Amino acid sequence: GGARTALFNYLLARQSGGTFLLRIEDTDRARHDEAAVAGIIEDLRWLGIDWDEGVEVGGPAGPYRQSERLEIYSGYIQKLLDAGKAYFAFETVEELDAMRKQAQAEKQTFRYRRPAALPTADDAEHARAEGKPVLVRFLCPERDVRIHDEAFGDVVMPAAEMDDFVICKADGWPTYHLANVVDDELMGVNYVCRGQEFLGQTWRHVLLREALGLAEPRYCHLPLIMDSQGRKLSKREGDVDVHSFRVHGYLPEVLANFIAMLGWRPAGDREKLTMAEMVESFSTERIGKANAKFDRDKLLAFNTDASAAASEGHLLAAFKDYLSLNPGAPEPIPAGDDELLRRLLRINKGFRTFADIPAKCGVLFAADDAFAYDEKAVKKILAKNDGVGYAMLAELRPRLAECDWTEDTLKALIEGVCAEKDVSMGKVAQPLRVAVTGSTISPPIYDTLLILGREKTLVRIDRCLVIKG
RNA sequence: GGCCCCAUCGUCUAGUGGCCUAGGACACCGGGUUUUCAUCCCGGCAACCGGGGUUCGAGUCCCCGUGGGGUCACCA
Repeated sequence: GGARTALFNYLLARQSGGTFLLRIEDTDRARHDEAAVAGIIEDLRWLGIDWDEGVEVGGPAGPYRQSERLEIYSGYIQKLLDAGKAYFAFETVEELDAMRKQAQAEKQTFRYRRPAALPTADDAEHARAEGKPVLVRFLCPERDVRIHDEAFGDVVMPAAEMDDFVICKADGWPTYHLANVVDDELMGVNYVCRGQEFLGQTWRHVLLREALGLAEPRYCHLPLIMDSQGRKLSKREGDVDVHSFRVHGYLPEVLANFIAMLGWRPAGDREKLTMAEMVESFSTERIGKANAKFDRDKLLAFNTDASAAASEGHLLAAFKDYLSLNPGAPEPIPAGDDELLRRLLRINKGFRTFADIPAKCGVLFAADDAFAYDEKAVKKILAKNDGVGYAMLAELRPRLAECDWTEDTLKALIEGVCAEKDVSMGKVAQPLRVAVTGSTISPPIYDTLLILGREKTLVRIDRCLVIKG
């Protein structure tokens, strides 16, 4: 499942002293994308989720990739076949599609029609020889199935809605349902927590387990997360694109906290929680039933607050992760200079995501002759009123050229000019800001000058004065 | 369409029959602080989907309606 599902499973396991395991369900060999798996694993770790057992960490019930467990599944499928609880089928995808279309045209629910005489292993051989697809279907008992779900309560699936679903595909690989049930048994999974889209399909798992003589796990289905239009988030996962938030400069603990609030909440008004607090207060009883829309604005606000509250050391590590994922965009910030990065973090206090920092400060690291001057800023701050801003620059230029380059001396210089000319701070700082950054938006003026250094500051002022023509 | 599930401010939600003239957070609107932007502070707007029951009393329980979502794959 997605990140939120993983997180809830993690919280559940941690809080109950259980084992959290991560298994890769890659039985669809055609669609499988190994790179995507590596990405998911990395992003899960980034989110602060780790697992006791499973892929990469190993464990007693491995391997933990379903693609490495084919024989196991085949054994179970054979068991079902031998017991007369499953049978072969040979329809092609096209034939099945045609049957579905016809059912639809007749306004009937399509259910696979079980043949009066079930095909035998010999029939399967012949079909194979003729080049027909051979798959295995589960022989579905004709009765209602009751599922007890810890979030939704008791749900009954009427027998009339169920049919003989496929458990083994024509390529020999098991379907999700079969593999999932078998692995949960073999890996000791006794708690299944997943998205609500599976609730209406859980009858398959219940029946399959029963046919195989396996014990029932506890079930807990989660309300879905919808996008801002109210549609299910992303085609398959129905969950949050963790990587994209990471790349856009969000803090992992914030994302984890925020997605946990989608469908769950501790008692009372609290909604800002650390991972440890979530582990402590998590309970399936407080999982909601209504789908939730993903509100990016609120996430942003969470991130802003958390960034303001986080320690510099923590921010530094996260900022480096951000920079490593955004090399050179939009302007290259030297990622190796810890002192500089700390300074950027400090002077950008109040930033919403890390992306705000290069957006505001990137120009400081651009080439002196390449950054753009914002037309409106130049007009308003420099050219207006007979070029009073330009005049201020000309006034400042020689003084800056011989000023000591420290915050105190620069402050004294600029405040001195303010007093001398009897003007407000803005009348001095703004022209300077526009001259050296090209815009009215930058970090505080002294920090801007200090990071640039005297030489670059003067070069930029000169360039600005030249452009004026 | 059949089946399943759901329903409190625009959004995430608190609320488990009286503590609700419905609370918090985000967004929004207004004001303030700040040399710019952002941050920050103060204030405001704003909801129990509709209709029937049950009850002394319903946002809370039941039924119907309406609306939304999910699912009906050789995908997971």
